[in-house]
Amino acid sequence: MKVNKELLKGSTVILVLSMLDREPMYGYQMIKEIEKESSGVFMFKEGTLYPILHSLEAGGMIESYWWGNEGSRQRKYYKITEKGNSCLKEKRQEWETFSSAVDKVLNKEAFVWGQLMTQE
Amino acid sequence: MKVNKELLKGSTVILVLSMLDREPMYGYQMIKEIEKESSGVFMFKEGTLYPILHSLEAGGMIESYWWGNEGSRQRKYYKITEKGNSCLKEKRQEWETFSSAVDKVLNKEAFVWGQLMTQE
DNA sequence: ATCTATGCATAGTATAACTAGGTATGATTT
DNA sequence: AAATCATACCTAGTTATACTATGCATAGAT
Repeated sequence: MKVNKELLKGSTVILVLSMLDREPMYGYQMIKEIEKESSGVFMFKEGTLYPILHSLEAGGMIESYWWGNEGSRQRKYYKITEKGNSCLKEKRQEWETFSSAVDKVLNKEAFVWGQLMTQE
Repeated sequence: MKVNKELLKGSTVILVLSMLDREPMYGYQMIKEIEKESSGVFMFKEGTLYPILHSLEAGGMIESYWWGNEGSRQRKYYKITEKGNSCLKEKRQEWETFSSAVDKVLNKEAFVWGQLMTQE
């Protein structure tokens, strides 16, 4: 199932940082990985990911280096920095706050029902 | 705690529909209610909410009517329509899919640890 | 009488992901 | 060997959506 792409806004950075927190990866690899991990929910476009990687690097959140076996294709790997790691921690908390708040509003009706049933 | 406003993108409509699914409300009231319900996480600006209400009405998702005690202030109430209700159902499913996918990516590390510990 | 909170509305701005295009390499197919 | 396709990186311009800033009006409080 695809989701409204607008839902993705604001959550791409945390997803990128979270993946690089596990292991260094290169851009194209991240696109394929996150699609697989999310069962096709997240299908990052190159025009989305690469600019994000560049801006994260400019902000000191991640670092890049070219790497590849001799004679084979070189890929640009990114790894998370200390700064990126603490940013990730903040963003995890932020996501928790946000998603809980949405759930609270979406489920208020059910919650009220629960109260009514308890009172019976 | 405030969250990145960009996180909100794509989720405002579902929040609005969800509130109107409980009872008819007027714009200003919704702003105050959702701020209270979400413990200050969602602080809709009027410039955000009113255009959304207008567009939802234009799309047949909600209907409006002026109402107020005689001699007292008139307020523009909105109520959800059948069409709005089925749209809400879809969007609930979409939110579930999206937030689960984010959680899956964010918590993959912990999940892997669990696997490793089981293998020991 | 003035001030503040309430209440509706909209034009213009900022932000972030996408579209659409470009370049290049390695592997597979014909 | 040539053609094709998946891989791999990049960016300028577009689009969608929430926000800023502002205007107008009413009701209650000081």
